Amino acid sequence: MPELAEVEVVRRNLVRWWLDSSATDVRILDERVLSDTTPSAIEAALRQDVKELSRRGKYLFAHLADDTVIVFHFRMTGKLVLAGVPEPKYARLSWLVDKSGWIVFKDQRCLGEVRLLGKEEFKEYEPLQKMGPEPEDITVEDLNSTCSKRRMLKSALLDQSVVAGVGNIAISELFWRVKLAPKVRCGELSDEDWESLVQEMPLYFDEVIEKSMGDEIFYQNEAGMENIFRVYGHAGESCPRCGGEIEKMKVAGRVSYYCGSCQG
DNA sequence: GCCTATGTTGCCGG
DNA sequence: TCCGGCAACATAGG
Ligand SMILES: [Zn+2]
Repeated sequence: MPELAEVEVVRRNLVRWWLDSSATDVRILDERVLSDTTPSAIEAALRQDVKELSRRGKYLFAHLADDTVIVFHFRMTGKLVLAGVPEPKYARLSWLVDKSGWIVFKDQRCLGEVRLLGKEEFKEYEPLQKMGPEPEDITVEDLNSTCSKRRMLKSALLDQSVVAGVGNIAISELFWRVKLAPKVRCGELSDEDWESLVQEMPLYFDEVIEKSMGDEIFYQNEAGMENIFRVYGHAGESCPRCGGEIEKMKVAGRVSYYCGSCQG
């Protein structure tokens, strides 16, 4: 569940479930999700009031009353959901907020992480220092200075120091919107391509956020979820723009979906 | 058993 | 040095 859009949806849900509140009960179910911290430190942190919930790229931050910060990263399968019980399937860490219910960090593959940072540590947190601009802030000039001509565009955009929050699904969807071939190199884009890319990135993420929010109160995104994407996961089907066949190909280590007729 | 998976990091060879 | 490819992490589902 973890690209910029999904993390932002979680953040907005947490504003409703958790902001200005604290945990009255904490269950640490699998210590492997804790990075550089201890169960007792996390429990003490969760029992404080949350003053702000922020996001940067694919990272989510809960800012606490004493200015320490809980950092969440969901990797491939992590997510935060609201549940009526503390131990639904794949639950690794759960805390009870009286006004909402159990907030549960679920993570099937257990690659995600929860970390605690002091005020100063947060300011110097290396992944934040290195992270590129958010899609809504990035400019063509930014990309021209960070993307070398020889590099494949997919590889550059997946690099979180170039732009924050882009993942493998967004790649297929953005390349389709801008009509770029999956293996295009940065030096092969026209000025118009770069302008279009910079324009489409925030539009794409806003659209996914909107579609993922719905008006459900609870964040449930499991089986039965329809495919909201235009080309990702649609191999063998028709391109919504030109009717050509959607194909897939491994690029930069991951599968890209694309229309063989109208891209590139 | 096979293959796949919305992420990241580190190693290898060109 | 930069780049692409790939294994690794850990786990389950098809
Ligand atoms: Zn097409």
